Amino acid sequence: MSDLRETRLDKARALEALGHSPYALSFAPSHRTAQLQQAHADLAKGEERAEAVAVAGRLMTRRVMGKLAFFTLADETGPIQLYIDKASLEAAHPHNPDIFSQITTLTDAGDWIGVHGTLKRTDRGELSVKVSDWQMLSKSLQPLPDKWHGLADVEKRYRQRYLDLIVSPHTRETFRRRALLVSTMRRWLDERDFLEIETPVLQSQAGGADARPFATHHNALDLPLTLRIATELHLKRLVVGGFERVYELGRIFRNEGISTRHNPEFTSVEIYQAFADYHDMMVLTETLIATCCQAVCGGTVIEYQGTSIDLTPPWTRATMHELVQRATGLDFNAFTSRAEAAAAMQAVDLVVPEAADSVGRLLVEAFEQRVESSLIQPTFVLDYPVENSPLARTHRSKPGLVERFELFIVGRETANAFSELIDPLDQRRRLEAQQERRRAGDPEAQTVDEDFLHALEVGMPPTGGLGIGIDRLVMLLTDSPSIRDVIAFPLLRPEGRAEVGSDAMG
RNA sequence: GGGUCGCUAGCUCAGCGGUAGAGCACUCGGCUUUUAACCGAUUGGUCCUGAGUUCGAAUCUCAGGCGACCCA
Repeated sequence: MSDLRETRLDKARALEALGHSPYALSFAPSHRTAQLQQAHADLAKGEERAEAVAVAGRLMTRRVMGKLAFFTLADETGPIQLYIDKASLEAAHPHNPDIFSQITTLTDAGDWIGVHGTLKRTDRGELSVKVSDWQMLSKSLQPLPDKWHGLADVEKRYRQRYLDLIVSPHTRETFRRRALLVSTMRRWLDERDFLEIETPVLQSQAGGADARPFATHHNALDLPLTLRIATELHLKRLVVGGFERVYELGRIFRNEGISTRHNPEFTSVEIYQAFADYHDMMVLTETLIATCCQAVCGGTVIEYQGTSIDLTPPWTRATMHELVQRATGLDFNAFTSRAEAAAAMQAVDLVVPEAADSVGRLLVEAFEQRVESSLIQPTFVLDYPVENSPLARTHRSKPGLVERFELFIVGRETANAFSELIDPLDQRRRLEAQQERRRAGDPEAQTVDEDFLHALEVGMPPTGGLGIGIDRLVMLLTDSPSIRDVIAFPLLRPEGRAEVGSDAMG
């Protein structure tokens, strides 16, 4: 039984009885509140200004004292106070002597209302709209969260994001910054002749990354399909088709665990530039991210969870071998067998997983265990083992490695790029090796995409490719500790409630 | 997958084996310069769910649900 809701419904009915719908069709504001605050900053305390204005927004607080009331009305740009004086409101409505008690008793915090009035700065210095008329725009039937604790329940903040947005300016700011980052990135790419082309989300063969896909089904074709785990293989087909600079900024789906850094659906941008290599992509990466940071944060030195991060280019470049050697003393170039590498790792207390079946995979293990989390300032980690990078070109001078970098910031992988593998025969061998691992039981190993290989045989120019995790970048630029803070509606388990599913139906 | 913590009124929380509590919100009364308005009165509960221990469970135990954080 919800008394609060019933009380508010009674007020909605009372409005209807007075001939006013609790759900208006429209309203025409003359200003946004921030405009008024700015335009009348010069109005002195206690002064009035006879300019007629109309504002609309959500009622946030109400303070009624006898024959005078102060409400706070907030629109998207911020709050403004309403000054509601019984005598002058009644004077404006000679045929409705109840208008003051109507506005004070039929409204609640949370209602959307529109008001007409003039401007007044109160004796206490608060710019206010002195109300001459009001209209209910939308009656709220549910109470707002606690007016000064806000939404402390983290779960509710994610499940009912609309409440979080109403009461948390910081949350609103996070999503504004996210939108600004994305639009800045698109503009930057568009200005440099990169073409955004949408590639399929539904695919019969998910490829382009080591990840498990979501499975779905197309009824009319009776066709099993998966959601994409990357945009890579289709964007490369577009490069084969002659688009020399392409990108796609969009949603990726990976059927994996949930953590403060992982959401099953997330946003990436993949960028491909013909005739470029991974060195070019490093410059592109640091320039692009620094540009976005400047736009979103107003500078390239920012604070993340109490640590100063300097995103001013150029950023540190170091090979994975160098970094691992610096952190562990182990020179992986010197190892000639897995057994030798494994023994050396155990000697310095590194874990040696069964699945890491080569010197290269052990190198990556050592990197993840001892280096990754220490890369706080932006760092390009270069030259990965060929086994882990089936779509990257073999290194021009270092056997067993590929021309690949990953970008780490605050210990998190934030971007990944290659000199792309364009040799169709080498690509076939690499994908077949992946397929072999898959048969051996690795569910994340890639498959052989024959049409992609055919496209490479038609001929792909030398190309640099780059992927950036947008969510992690937004986390960085909004000082957010969890990916859920930067995704408006993160995936959560459905809330437990009375089952009305197939069981109950028998 | 493992560990730790949490779940009590609409919101924020206290209570930790002996009658279910506070502040705010809501309702009513008062109040023409408030902005966490104030003063007074009232109302409001599946203490996450289930089982167990006990004379007695919000409290202890076990299982489950949901979440947060840490680890893999």
